[in-house]
Amino acid sequence: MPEIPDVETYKRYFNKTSLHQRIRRVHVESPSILFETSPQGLGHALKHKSFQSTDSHGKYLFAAIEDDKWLVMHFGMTGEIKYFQHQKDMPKYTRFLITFENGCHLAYVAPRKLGRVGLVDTPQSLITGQHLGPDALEITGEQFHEQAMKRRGNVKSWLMAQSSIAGIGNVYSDEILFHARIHPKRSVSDLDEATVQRLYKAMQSVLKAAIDAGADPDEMPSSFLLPHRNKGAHCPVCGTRIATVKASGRTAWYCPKCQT
DNA sequence: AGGACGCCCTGTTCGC
DNA sequence: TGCGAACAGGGCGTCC
Repeated sequence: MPEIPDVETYKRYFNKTSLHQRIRRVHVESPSILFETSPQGLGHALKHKSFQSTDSHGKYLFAAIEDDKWLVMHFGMTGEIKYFQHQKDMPKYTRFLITFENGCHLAYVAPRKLGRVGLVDTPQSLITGQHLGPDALEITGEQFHEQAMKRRGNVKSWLMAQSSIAGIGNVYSDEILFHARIHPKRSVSDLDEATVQRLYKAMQSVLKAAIDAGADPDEMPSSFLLPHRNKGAHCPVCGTRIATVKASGRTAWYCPKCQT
């Protein structure tokens, strides 16, 4: 689901398709997805402007509107963006549509309407307002260790807590814990320094590899757990049947032999 | 503080 | 085979 690797991939896609083009029209198909703005507000902010640059923090993607605020997009669990030319190629479940002067369109697509689109003064104002922790790719080893010292509860919940570390969700927390060989329900306070260090390194390498793969599970290294997150699958390392356990109301997939 | 739970959403999968 | 229940999970609010 849209976590850091997906958002990074969307950012690159946005940069490739949608920067420095004048916006002709804005259409909000589903106003319920709007965050602190209205269809009129969004239209007013975007019409006849262009996007200058992009930024991201955790699961949020930002696009700078020339001489103005930032468009912010969050993708919930099923959101994506799609650039297309012909009306017939408009994706199903398009909730928000930008039409550029060149006749091409950028669609914000969200089948389950769990994502949000809005306007913010700066990325930082959103980060502050939503109480987001440091981005998982920017958090330093020191910050990571400091959090581990203070944090109570299980390790998977920690990795997924956006106020602690921004950008990791259910899928990649499983992947990171798999590579670090840590059981998802292990208590954070139970991890020694070397294990915290291993977890930090696994977080960085997993996220980077996933970004290199364009967040496409089919393109990821064969050592990844991601393609095996289903019933009856086996561990890509030792062949043991993959197990599940609930953590923070989400299903964690893990290898009962590799992860302790 | 953190976890369990319900809710929002809707397409897909599961189980009887 | 068919239908409703359960599930998928990001984030939020509530309760404990």
